[in-house]
Amino acid sequence: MAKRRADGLSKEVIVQAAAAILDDGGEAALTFRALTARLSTGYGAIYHHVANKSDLLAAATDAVIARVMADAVVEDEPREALRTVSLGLFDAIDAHPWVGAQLSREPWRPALLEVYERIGGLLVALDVPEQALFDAAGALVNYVLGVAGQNAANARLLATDRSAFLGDVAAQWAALDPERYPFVHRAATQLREHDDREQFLAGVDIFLAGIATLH
Amino acid sequence: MAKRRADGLSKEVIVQAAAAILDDGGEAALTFRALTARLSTGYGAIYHHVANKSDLLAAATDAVIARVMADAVVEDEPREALRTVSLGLFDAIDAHPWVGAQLSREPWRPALLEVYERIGGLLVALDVPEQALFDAAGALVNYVLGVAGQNAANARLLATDRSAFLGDVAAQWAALDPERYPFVHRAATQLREHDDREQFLAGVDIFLAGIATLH
DNA sequence: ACCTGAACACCGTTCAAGT
DNA sequence: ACCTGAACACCGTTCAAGT
Repeated sequence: MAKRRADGLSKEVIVQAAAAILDDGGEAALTFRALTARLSTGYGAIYHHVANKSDLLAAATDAVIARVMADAVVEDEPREALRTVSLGLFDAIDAHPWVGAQLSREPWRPALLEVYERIGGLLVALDVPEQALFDAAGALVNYVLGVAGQNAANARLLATDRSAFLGDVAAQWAALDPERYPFVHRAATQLREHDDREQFLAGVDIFLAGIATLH
Repeated sequence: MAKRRADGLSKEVIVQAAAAILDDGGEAALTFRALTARLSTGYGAIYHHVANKSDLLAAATDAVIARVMADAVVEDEPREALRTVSLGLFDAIDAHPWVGAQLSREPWRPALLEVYERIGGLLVALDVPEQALFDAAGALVNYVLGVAGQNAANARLLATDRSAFLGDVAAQWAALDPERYPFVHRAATQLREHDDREQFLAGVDIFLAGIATLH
């Protein structure tokens, strides 16, 4: 009765539409009703290509990560390459916050294979000894995904007015009793000015410095 | 008509009941219907003490983190104390996986104040220089919460049969083309045997080693 | 094989009414 | 002030029926 799609549906078309909805309105906006409306189709058509909502989210996440890894330029210097790959993941998750949430829910996605391979290979190039290699790779990947996810959640929370929100938190921190909370009290100033991306990179550098001591 | 509670309700009672439901059945199990049943009350009674479901989850999370920090014994040696606090958080999030998910959704919780204060103070005791102090604290807290959250998601996924699942993933990894995926191919053996808790601690140690180079 | 859309079994949240 | 529970506006998912 209603206008029907001329072209056939495919999992890829559905996944791209889902990603667009997620980017526009966040996780809450992705409903099968919104998806059928956007694709001018019915529920069954979608379920014919996708097992369920969880499968859809997973596929959309894989697509984003796969693109990041494909786009990441290869550099010679392993330390610099590690920073570049890390930043690429950080920025992608910042741009698509739902990816961060999804990865912290389902950490064993095929897309992460590429991430492990790249980062592991670069650690090998850094001469990390065999017995520490897998711990180092696991820790670094976890750091990158964990911090990027946290940052993305943050960014979403602060989307409306970042500086006002951080200003509030900083004011609360500054108002704390300096006897009881000396560190947080001092940190209040830094909080207002700090750059998430720079702090992320600083963390990567600390990590790489720690890895360098493993020889 | 139905049996009514003899004692009055309070936010604390509600939060504890919510935590118990979350521990028993995971995030999907926490519904207002399950909560009213457990507390022998109505929806309005709960909404009288709690703003909404998000508020409830946040309060339950704060309660768990607050207890970890209260229980964590103070040690003299700062490096050892940092490991102890980190492990305490890791174990708590492992025991209450929903805490990890919640913290990655709302990272600015009051309970984290204690975490930052403790970890920041210990970094000061380690003579981390002023200008690197806040980056180091932020990175370490993020690492701990990020990895613990990932691990908890994992644990939930693997709840039914951990070794079978890891065995499957390891088999898939081992079956990969060693030319295309040399690192992951090699990592397959390690994956089957690795201990999440030990790998987490290894990451903390790498971090602390990196921080030691900041002098 | 692929698609449609009414229907089902859930949700969180509200609110008039009770004590 | 505190509590009750029917009702509302949503969900994801199913499935008989269509092409």
